[in-house]
Amino acid sequence: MTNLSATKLCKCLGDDLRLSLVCLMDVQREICVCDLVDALDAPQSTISRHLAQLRQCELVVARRQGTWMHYRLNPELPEWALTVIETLAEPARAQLGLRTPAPVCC
Amino acid sequence: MTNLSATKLCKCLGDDLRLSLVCLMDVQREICVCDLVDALDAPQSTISRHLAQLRQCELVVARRQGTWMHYRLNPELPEWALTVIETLAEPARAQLGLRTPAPVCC
DNA sequence: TCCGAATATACGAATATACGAATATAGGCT
DNA sequence: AGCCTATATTCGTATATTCGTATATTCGGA
Repeated sequence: MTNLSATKLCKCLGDDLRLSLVCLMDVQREICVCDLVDALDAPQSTISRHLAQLRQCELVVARRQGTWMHYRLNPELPEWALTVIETLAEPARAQLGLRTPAPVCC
Repeated sequence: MTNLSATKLCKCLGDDLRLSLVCLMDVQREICVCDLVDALDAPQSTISRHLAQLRQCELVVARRQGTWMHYRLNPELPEWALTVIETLAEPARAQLGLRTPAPVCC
């Protein structure tokens, strides 16, 4: 059970890059940072910074496998949060022009 | 049909005061500014500024009745936006301690 | 233990956002 | 016209957010 609030969730999703990250995690169960960097083209440090923010809000969790980090939505997300994410995913993908990436690495 | 994007919606809802405003409009069909000022206790100028922002994003629409302004959710909101708002409304009300106000004025 | 690859963090600058106080506008009434 | 009430906007300031660059960390393999 996370202590995520509605406002915090929205703040997290209220940024193109973070919303993209969450959308990509919504499709694939797990995705590693290099694939995220590859899919959205933004510098690695920017991606990493936003991932840290999502982690801190407990929206996502990370699993280390060797040098790689695999991210996925926090499985303990309250139901309303999941509903919001799933509702936003489709329009967001269209609006942000997200291609579902074939996992390149890992 | 609005040109609201997923990111913009979240940015609007990613603030305690704006989320409160939207929640109050979700319960009551229409609500006037003085009741909003009364319900959330924030200065009138702050409320008004946030309402302007919600209007500009086309999340809400206003109807003037004499000196009063009545606000309500934009009836042309895309379905996904409505779903998000309705999903958030319950947890947000609890988290933000929103009392459903008996309409005082009007 | 040293190196390279993957990822994270620190730092400073630019920009955005939020707020309170004061002022402006708009409508109803006399 | 003049005044009152409801709401909106402006302005200055404080704070938060974002970004790029540079550097640090962490792990696996030679």
